Amino acid sequence: MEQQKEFICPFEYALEILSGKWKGLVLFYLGRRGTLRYSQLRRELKGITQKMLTQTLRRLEEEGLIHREVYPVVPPKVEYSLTPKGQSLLPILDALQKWGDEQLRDKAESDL
Amino acid sequence: MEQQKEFICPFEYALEILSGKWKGLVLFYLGRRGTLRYSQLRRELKGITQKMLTQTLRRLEEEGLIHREVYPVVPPKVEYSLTPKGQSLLPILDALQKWGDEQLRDKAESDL
DNA sequence: CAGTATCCCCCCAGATACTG
DNA sequence: CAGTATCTGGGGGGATACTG
Repeated sequence: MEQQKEFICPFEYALEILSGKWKGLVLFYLGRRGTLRYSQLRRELKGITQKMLTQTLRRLEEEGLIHREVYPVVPPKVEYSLTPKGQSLLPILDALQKWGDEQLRDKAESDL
Repeated sequence: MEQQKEFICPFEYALEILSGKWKGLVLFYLGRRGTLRYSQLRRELKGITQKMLTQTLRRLEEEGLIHREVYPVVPPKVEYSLTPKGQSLLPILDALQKWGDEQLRDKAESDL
């Protein structure tokens, strides 16, 4: 069990959730596509290694943002989905995506 | 001049903006307090070193999120403020802060 | 299919000292 | 006051190989 840091500042806590190269993206894709299997996530997140995907999923699970459902079948099947806590972040992630989109558009225009 | 990465995904771009330990916090404080001097930011962001503060400010400036105003006086006076682009991020930062606050409350309750 | 297990590099971040 | 300059480590992140 990883020991959880104690956060006093709610904003720092929120930033910590999205920190790292992949956590935000995993949440984003799970939000848009709903439940996804490990291999589906790996295809979606182009360029991610197995190690990073597993590590990212484990951390998000520890923080209660995603749910991991293991089906005892052969071959193995594991599905990931957002918890209510994870879903409560979705509006913010969408807002971030929109904001990024606008900025990239503006930048593209000014590059003409 | 740092060379800018080319971003295709707007969400990745947005995440990059907030990446690192301090960038989000600097934006957050500048948003809440308005224009701040270097030394004021240093007091506000408890625990930040001069090196990290300067580095963080430079990167935010390069990305067009903050404005740096230098007054040619002795002793030196430098003020930082959000650009329109930086201000457009404020609602999202506030939302993140609210979200973090709710999560920490829930956690505190469940710890009883 | 869904992961572990290693090895390794880079650079973020901190500590400390110095300066116009 | 508002910064540089330098050194250092820790871990984030990648590549590769292996497994129940």
